Amino acid sequence: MPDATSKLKVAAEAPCEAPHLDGAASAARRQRLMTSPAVEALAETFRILGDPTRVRIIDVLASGELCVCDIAELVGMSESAVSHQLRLLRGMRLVRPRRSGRQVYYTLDDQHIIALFRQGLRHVLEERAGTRR
Amino acid sequence: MPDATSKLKVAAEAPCEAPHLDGAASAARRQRLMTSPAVEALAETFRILGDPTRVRIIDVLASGELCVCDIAELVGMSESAVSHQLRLLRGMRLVRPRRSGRQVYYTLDDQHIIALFRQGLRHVLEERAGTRR
DNA sequence: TGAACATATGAACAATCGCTCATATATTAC
DNA sequence: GTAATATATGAGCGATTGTTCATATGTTCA
Repeated sequence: MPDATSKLKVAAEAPCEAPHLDGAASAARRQRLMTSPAVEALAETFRILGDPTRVRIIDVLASGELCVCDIAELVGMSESAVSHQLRLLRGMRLVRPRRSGRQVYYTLDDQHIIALFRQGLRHVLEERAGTRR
Repeated sequence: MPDATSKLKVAAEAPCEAPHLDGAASAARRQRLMTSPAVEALAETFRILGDPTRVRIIDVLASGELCVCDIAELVGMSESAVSHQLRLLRGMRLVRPRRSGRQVYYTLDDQHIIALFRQGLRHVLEERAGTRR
């Protein structure tokens, strides 16, 4: 059962007086809702992916491991900026570091992310191509 | 060809002096990079999805059309806050409005989004379950 | 040891965010 | 027309963001 909104009365959710869901349909609907922790975690994941620099970092890592300075070069940002972003990505377990001498090599730590990118691009491309309606 | 970083010299990307990609591998890698517009568009999409309120809105719409006041009730936010967020989601063509009398009913405007959510949740769940390493 | 290099991190700052509140628009009923 | 309802939007404000710059940490080589 979701817990963020369940403090509200469960039966009728109707501040507007319209052809509404009846109590049963409404309750059924509430039960399908994601739990608060799931909502937070999902939003957090998308939030981390929602920045061009981080998208670029993940993109360059998609074809394999790279050290920080190469990432910085390829994405066209300072090494400091990249390092800060890598920390966030590490925190979300999206990338994983491997030290070798002075450099630290980063890899994608979850192949789901590549699938996520592809799925996201599918939406983006539909946007630009279609413009139906 | 990507255009944001291509102003930099294309051959060697090595401020650090390490066992590096050679020129050929580096060039090949550069060519696989997403274009800047694609990067921006993808990041923008994820950014819009990266907020708990918007995740909740999409979640409640996943089981079908709802008017604004019902959405507000189900996600536990003010109608004004929800309306502001719906505007963003509309702008990204993630939801679509349909007016019927005084109410405006919203639907998901792209089934890709549901797939994106599922894919995102797959990452999130792996996090919580595994904690390997 | 000390200098040079690669990366990480803290502080600071402008820019952006998501909310609230007040107000505007649109529709319905009278 | 006016009043009431449903939604949309602009202004404003505290909170968060992503960068830069300075500094700290960790590694290699002499």
